[in-house]
Parts: sequence; structure tokens; C-alpha cells
Amino acid sequence: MMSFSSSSTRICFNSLCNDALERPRKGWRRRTGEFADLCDRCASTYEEGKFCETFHMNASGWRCCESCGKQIHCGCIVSFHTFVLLDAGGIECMTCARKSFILTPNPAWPPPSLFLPALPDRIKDLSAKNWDLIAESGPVPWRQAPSLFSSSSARSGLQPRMPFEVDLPNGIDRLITTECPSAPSLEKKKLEDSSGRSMNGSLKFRASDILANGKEGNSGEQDNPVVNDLQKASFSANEVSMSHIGMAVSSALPNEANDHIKAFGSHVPRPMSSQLLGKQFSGHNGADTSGESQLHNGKPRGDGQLRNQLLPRYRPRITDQELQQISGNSVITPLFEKMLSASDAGRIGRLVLPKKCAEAYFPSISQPEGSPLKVQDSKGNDWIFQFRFWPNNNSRMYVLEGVTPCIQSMQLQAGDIVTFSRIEPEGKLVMGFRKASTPPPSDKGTESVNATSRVSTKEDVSAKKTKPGEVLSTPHHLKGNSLSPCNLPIDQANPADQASPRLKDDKSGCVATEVLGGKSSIRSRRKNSTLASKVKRLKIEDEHVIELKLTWEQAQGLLRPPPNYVPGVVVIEGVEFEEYEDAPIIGRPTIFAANCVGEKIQWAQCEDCFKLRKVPFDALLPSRWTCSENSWDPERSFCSVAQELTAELEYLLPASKPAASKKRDPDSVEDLEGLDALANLAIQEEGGSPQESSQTPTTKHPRHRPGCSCVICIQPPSGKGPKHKQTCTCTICLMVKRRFQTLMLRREKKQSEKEAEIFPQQKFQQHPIFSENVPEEIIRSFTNVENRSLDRKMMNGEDFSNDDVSRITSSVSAFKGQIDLNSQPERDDELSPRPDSDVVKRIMENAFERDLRLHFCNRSRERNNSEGDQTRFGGLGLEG
DNA sequence: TCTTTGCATGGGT
DNA sequence: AACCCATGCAAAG
Repeated sequence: MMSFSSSSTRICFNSLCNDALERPRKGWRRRTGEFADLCDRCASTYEEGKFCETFHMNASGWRCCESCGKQIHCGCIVSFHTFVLLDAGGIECMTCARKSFILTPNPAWPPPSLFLPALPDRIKDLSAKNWDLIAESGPVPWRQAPSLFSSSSARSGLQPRMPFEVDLPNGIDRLITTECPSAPSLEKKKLEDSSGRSMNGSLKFRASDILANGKEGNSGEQDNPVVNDLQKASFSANEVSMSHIGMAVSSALPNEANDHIKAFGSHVPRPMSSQLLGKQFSGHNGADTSGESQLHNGKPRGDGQLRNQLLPRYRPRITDQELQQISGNSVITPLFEKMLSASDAGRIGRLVLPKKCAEAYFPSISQPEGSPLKVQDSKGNDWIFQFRFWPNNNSRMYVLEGVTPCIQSMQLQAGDIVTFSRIEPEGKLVMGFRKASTPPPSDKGTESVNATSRVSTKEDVSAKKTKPGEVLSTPHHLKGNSLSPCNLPIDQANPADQASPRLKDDKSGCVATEVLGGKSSIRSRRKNSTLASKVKRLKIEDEHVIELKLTWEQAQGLLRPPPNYVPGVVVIEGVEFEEYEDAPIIGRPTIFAANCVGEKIQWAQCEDCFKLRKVPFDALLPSRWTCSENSWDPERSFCSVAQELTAELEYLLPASKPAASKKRDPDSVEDLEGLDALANLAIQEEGGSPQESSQTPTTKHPRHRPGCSCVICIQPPSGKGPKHKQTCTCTICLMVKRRFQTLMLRREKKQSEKEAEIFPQQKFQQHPIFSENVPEEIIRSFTNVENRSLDRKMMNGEDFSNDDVSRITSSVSAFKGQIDLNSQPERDDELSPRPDSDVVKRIMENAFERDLRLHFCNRSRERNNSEGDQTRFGGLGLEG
């Protein structure tokens, strides 16, 4: 039995070796956080990057680099960092990935902190020189500081500067030095040295620099997982997460730091961070109104850390793609961005700067007059603004003065976004912009969420992923150079700009002039703030809201009310949410319908083949349901079996083919992808082709966004589409009827209760909707001609059109906004208290509702008697 | 009278 | 409740 305490009796971690470990050497980092102890031979093999080649040649998981064809072992922990997953599939070795600048981290990997191998000694040695350089550099002006850390001497001449290079906030330094007491003193000293010299937080560490602090070394050449991690951490998520950075940095630390590593990997906030920030940002409060705070005295300010602390709206949303294309021979550090207010974009020429941003990224100023600040715009022009502040409530309000010419030259207006970045190694401030009218960048994560959704308006900001050509662009005056110049120096990229005033040593790359979307509703966020608590719960940053909304929209399709529950509908920022009084059931969305003999059925779509299968009405399907689970119809329990062609199905999905008149191909549903197809089909049903339907504006509902799949929004524009018959069982009609029923029933119940309390005598004694005592205009305000027309149609059993359907919904909503098909009556009541003086209106309203309800419900009940009293669509619907 | 400048205010976070 | 910041506004030029 071996003794665990005796290292001499341990064996090599490589199970194919098992040599005794006389002098254990560190290998890869294991999931436990410890390093694999290897024998000399295995360690050397590992450090040479040939471990898998040597020991795992027969293992599975070998793949070829898409570029060079080199075989990479993708199947084990040892070499997971030596390749990247390509967006289009396949993998690419890190060498090729570097060449092509596509450095998307392997997204599916576990927290990198668990696997980070440390650096080979040769890299460590190389980087140590940089640390010495840093240590010897002495105090530097803030904008020069970065160059010290990204000097060309620190990198291989063959390797382009990578966009993953990130600012290492000096807070990290302190963290490391204070929280990792066991770190070697040398490293500690270096960190401390550098800590005090990173004025304004402009310390910029290349990945190799960071890695240089790693004590252990065994990574293969430039294949560095930290590189990916850093990139991922800092940019791909559209925000710089200090925890990520901390993770990456700490991961390079010796084993002793593992605890921290794990903590960072788990996004556990670091107390140090807040402490630092608390110090840094308390400068203007209280006693520090006149003098300089720590910040102003040139104390370190960390970009990443600060960035993480910035309000989300100021965090630069530059994407990794943008960075990749921007970088060229320089590195752009996104600092912050700001949407131009009316004041900013006005003629006053003052751009109010977010305080924290100004203090973090701009030179410290002690006098209100401030100092000139040179900023380069996207054309390469240098502008000199006056960076100053106003004393304000014991604080400061930072402004850039004289920005009008620049703003105008960029053709910016209120709502557009200006971005501030810093080009390294020059340390030059650059000012980019995004026009509000163009789609913004989106991180890959959001793309998947939003890809199938049509979204717009202010919440739309992050909805669409920017295509490469859109990611970076030149301003309008640089048309023609929109994409190609981005990896070129500006001078080359745009010769026309060579005449522009330039800095002598200007060799910066393209500036981050993202033509990205801003929030079109400039200050609606500020103004439209009357939100219920529910909204507040959802109201995060705009782009997150969108994600959330879409997620909710999608999720809602998977939620069903529990049996025998009638869900209410509440609209939160234009998105309908069904409310259940009990936990919803998550199931597969289906189409509830009735077949031609009145039997209630469901149509469920196979997860795999997308064919629609008929299942019993009361079947509750799992969220992932496939034909194989179609136990009700064994003949159709295989995806290979054609979709059942029935009259009901054809009626439900009549127009999935361009030529609606042609007989439906039973498998044509397969042309549509997933359950989104169902919603599309509902639209197509109205007569448009899929393409058209996705692009044609839907019937507008003021509180709904394009992409909203609610009953109102999925209709074609008014006047278009076929008429709906009274007996129509299409999705829209079913939903309308069902929702209306629910609404009316609940409304009636509520009103009855209230009336019983307030107007016991008047109850049913007046029916003011037909009362001649009520001024007609008041009546008209509740029962307009359209409503009457609709009412008549319903009474007479006439067919009603899409317009009618719209009116069913919108007209009810038109009741002073108190009746909304998307609203929950009770909620409306709460939100719209009715004063007693409004008795007439109220009675009229009640009467009309009852009137409308009578017509509608009677009709609906009649139909339901034959069609079934319960219809649902995609789990969205109400049960009446 | 118009523009610029500096500060105050108050809604929003 | 404190702070931020968009904007109003009065004084100065």
C-alpha cells in the first residue's frame, strides 16, 4: 500500500505510464483544480504538445483542423485548449485559429478554470521579461501605460496582436497579492510594482503577460486556453466580467490559488472588487468635493473592473468579431459607450459623460475647467475636446465640451450611441458610434435566442446579430470601405483620410465604428417608467429584456395551465404572459382543434421530423415529443410515415405551400423548422407566403412588437387575408373566441360582484348601451360603428374578417384601455380605479361588455357545444 | 437678442 | 436614500 504522504511513492498520473514519480512535474489541470502529476517523460511529452499524440492515438475524438488538416485530439482534457470550435462546425487548431483571427472560445467547455494548464517554462521565461520590464518601467502617464504591457517586444513578431488582449484591472493585482499569500514573492513583487503604475486603470496585459505569472508551465506552444478564456471573458459576452478576468488570471496562478479560481469560475463576486470600487468611487462624496479623490490622484483604476461596475448601458457592446476586425496591429480596448441624449446631440456641444466612465477612463482632472482631451474619431480625425466637470450636488458632472463638430461629422443624433475605446499601444482614445437605426451587435448567445424572432423597437437593440459587414463599418462618409479596412491601418483603409489631421505616430487600426443599433426610443426608458412590479422584475438591461422576453415568449408556448385552471393574461411590456394560479405544466406545444366530426383532438409536432400527429385531446406531451412516442397511433409512430392528411389538418395548415390553391403536400410541413413553423403557418393561413408573412407588417397593436405571436399580432394587416367564418376553427379564431370567452366570463363575474356591492338597485335595470339618455358620443366612445358592425355580424351569424377579428380584440381594448384581451380583468380593475363620479361611464361599460359578451359567448358556446369547449393553441391559450 | 456658460433641479436608477 | 444625469434656466458675454 502506498503512502499518500510520500511523494516518492506516487506514480505518474498518466495511466498509460504509471511510472513512479521521483520528481513530479505538473501536467494539465484536473477538474479538481489540482494538476496532474506527471513523470519527467510524460511531462515533457505534454509540454511538447504531444501527449495525446503519444498516449491517446487510439482513443476516439481525433479530428482534423479545418484549415491545416492537422489532427487534433478533441476528446480529452489534455488537449482541449489546442483547438477552437468553428462556428460552421469542425475545429481548427489554435495555430490556424490565430492566423485567421477566429478565436471563439470553445463554448461548450466546462469552466476553464478547472482545466487550465499552466505555461511552459519557456513562455514563462519570456513573459517574465515583460514583467521585469513592467517592474522597471516606473510611473507612466496613463495613456502610455498600456504600451508597456503590450509592447511589441513582448510578443512574437509573427503573431499579430490578438483581440483577446484585455485590460487587467489592477484590482486583480491586489487581489492576487492579498488573497494569494503563497504566491511566490517574485510574482508578488511584480504585481505590486505594476499595481501602482497603472494610472487610470490602463494597464493592459496581454494574455501571455498574464500567463507569465503562472508558475507551472506545460502548455503547448501558443495554444493557450487562457487566451480563449480571456477573450470569452472580456468580450464575447458583450461585457467584461471581472469575475471572468479574475478567473483567467488567477487560473494561471499556482495551485494555491485554486480556491479563488473556483470562486471566480462560479461568478462569485469578489469582495475585493467592491471594496476597491467603493474606495474609488466615493471620491466625490462628502468631504471630497473640492479635492481629488483617490482616483484623481492617479490611483489605479482598472478598466475591466470598472467596466464591470459601469451601468450596463454604458458597457461597451463591442463584440469579439468587432474586436477581431478592428484590431489589426493594435488592440482596441472598449471603454464605454453612451447613447446621445438630446442635450448631447444638441447644439450646445456638451456631451455629458457618465461619471464613472469619465473617472475611470479619462485623465483625472482637479479643476472644473478640466483639460483638453484628444480623441480620434472613426475617420482618423483627431478632435480636441475640453474634458471638464461641473460641481454638482457634492459630486461632479463630467462633460466633454466642443463635441458638436465631431457629432455632426459623424452625423449623429440623439439616440445614436457613441463609443469610447482606447487603441493600444498608443493609448489613444477613439470615438466610434453606432447609429440608432441599424442593428446592434449581439453576442452569440443572444443570437440563438433571437434568431427566429422578429423583434423591433427599443427593446430590439440586441436582437440581431450583426453580420460581419455590419459589425464594423465606416461612417457614412466612408462608404466603400465598410469592411475591408478594418484590419488595416486607417491610412491604408481610407486613403482619403490621409489628409485628415493625424497624430504623427498614428498607425491605429480601424476604429470601432459600429454601425449598430441603438435604442430607437431614445429616452423612452426614462419616460416609460410606469411599470408594475412584475415589469420591474423583468426589467433588466434592454438587451437582456429582449432575451428574457423572447425566452418568455418561447417558454410560454411550453407552459400550459394545469387541468381545470383558467389562466389569466397579463401583458408586460407588450408581451403576454398567462398567469396560472397553480404551477403550470410544461409540455409540448400542440394545436388543439376539433376534427370534422366534432371530436376534440390535438395536433402535435414531432421533435425530429416536424410532422404533425394527431393525438388525443387530453394527452399531455413531454416537451420533447417524437413520433416514436405516438402510442395512440402506432401506424404513425415512425418519422418515416407520412403525415396524416386530414381535412382538419389541411384546414389548420392550408397555406404552407406558396400556392394555397394547390393540394397540400402532406409533408410540406417539413419545410418549416420546428414549432415556430406553427406560428408562421398561422400567419400563412391568412394568405401570405412564409416569406411575406415574416416580412409583412402585422396588424399593429400599439403595445405589441413585431414578432409578437399574440392573437392580435399574428394577423395580417387589416383588410388582408380571407374572411373567417363563424365556424372557422383556425388558430386565430379559436384563440380569439377562447380568450374572449375567458375575458368576458371573468369580467362578468367581477362586475357582478362589484355591482352587487355598489349598485344593487341599478343592476340590470339599465342597459345604457341602448339608453337614449346617454349622450351618443359617450356611447360611441364605447361602441363605435365597427363594433356595432361586428356585433351585428356576430348576431347574424355572418362571417367576419380579419378586420373584425382585430376589432374584437382592439375594440375591447379601446374601452379606455380597461378591457384588453391581453389583460387580466382583475388587474385592470386594480389599475383603473373608477371614481364614483364616473358612474354613467362605468355602467355603460359594464352594459356593453355584457352585451358583447352575451353575443359572443352565446355564439361561442353554441360552437363549443359542437366543437368542444376547450381549445388551446400551443399551450398559450385560455381555457374557457 | 442670441449664444455660451455654469449651475440647479428633479426624475430615474 | 443617495446618487446620477438630462435638461432647464439664468447670468454672462
